[in-house]
Amino acid sequence: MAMKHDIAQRLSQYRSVLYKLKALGFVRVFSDNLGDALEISPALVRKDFSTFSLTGNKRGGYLIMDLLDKLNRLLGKDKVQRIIIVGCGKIGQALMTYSGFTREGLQVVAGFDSNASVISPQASIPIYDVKELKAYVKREGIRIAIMAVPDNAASHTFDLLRAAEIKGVLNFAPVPLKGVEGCVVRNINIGLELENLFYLVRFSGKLPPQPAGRAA
Amino acid sequence: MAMKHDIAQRLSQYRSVLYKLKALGFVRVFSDNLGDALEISPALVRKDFSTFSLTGNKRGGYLIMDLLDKLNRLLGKDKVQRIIIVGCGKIGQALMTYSGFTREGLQVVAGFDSNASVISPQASIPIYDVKELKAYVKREGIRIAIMAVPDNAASHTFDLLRAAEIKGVLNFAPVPLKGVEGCVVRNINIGLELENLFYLVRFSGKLPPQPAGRAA
DNA sequence: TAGATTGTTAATCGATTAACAATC
DNA sequence: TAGATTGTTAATCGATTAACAATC
Repeated sequence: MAMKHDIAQRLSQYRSVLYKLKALGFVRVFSDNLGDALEISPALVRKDFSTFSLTGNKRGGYLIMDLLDKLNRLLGKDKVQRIIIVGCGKIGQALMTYSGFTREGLQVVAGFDSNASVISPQASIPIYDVKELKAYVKREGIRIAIMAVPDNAASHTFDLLRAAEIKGVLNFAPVPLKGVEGCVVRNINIGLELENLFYLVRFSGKLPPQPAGRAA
Repeated sequence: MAMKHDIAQRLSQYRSVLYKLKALGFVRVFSDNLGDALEISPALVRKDFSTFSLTGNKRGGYLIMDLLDKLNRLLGKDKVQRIIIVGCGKIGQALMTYSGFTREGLQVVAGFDSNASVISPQASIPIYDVKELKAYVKREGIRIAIMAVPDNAASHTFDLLRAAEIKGVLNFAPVPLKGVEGCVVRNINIGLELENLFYLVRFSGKLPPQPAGRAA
């Protein structure tokens, strides 16, 4: 059920750290360094690498360039990764111009909305009527979409995305969607994250799950 | 290291589902129902509840109202939870008016920025100069902040937040921050989530960690 | 060579689940 | 009562780590 959730995440993190090291002029890196950077054990770094056949030298650690080449291939970073944004309200529009994307080889190629007043097919990142979603996705071979629609539109919009045969959805609507056969979903629930933060802060370290009854 | 990450998340999810059931007129709920809703086993539901002394009836399941009362208390939902947003660019401003918050009892009480052109202390949600951050936080007793600053400002801004004795940070900057003693951090890295999605889609189900060498 | 680091195996740890006695 | 569901214990499972032989 958990779906090897975490190792893929770590691959991206390795990649990100390796680019920083490379920019600093480093050539080699040791599992200890990467462990420190990601706050995991060096053994796990080596295990991950070994899982994906990323090999090093028994004495000289790993070659940064070599790791990056292989990680990029593994993560599909040899091509630009195109995404669309469905729902172009404030959050959707903010994401359209999010600077973090280009640097990562991600490109927002179009937006979709049902509200006529935000549609603008001539913009540098065009925004189309959501009616055109399916045709566009098929024509352009889009696989991944960000969903940034309000609450009450979430489930309907998700149906549209599935009808368009989108393969993965990053969902910002505050309604968790369940993945289905053929379509992976990642839910980003900001409210829930904040709640969690309040919880962690309140009990940081101490006594949350009262070990056992006594003392109301 | 993992910090009971997940159980707190689940408490919020239970809460959210329970409200929906209540709205539908339900009075009781069984661990089976909640397991289905969160896609976890009923045994885990019961375990979670038992961990927090949320009790049910051997035959009649759990009383929704009773669970909600206790969860709300546990999650600090008996008061409004105030947050500030540091960095009022597009993402920051989009979050300021995010509708998901009010419904969750979360209130954005102020924004902070260093860019004079966005400062507006008279707005309904005032935006102040970041210089006033520390005094404001102390005066108002703010504990949680959302950080939505660009990449290159992230680490400096985090220092400011720590100096202001903020206890928890939800970080949207594409630079993962490490939590420190006295300040919990949750990183939301949108680029990384997308990368992960591309990865999952490419290998959905099949062959990612080539089980063992052979067949290049 | 002596020293350091990988790659891998076996041990550990924690979270999840199965199972079932208690009981409504 | 017979049936259903909780609360909890013991078993399972998977992920992480410790440890170390191989070797550069």
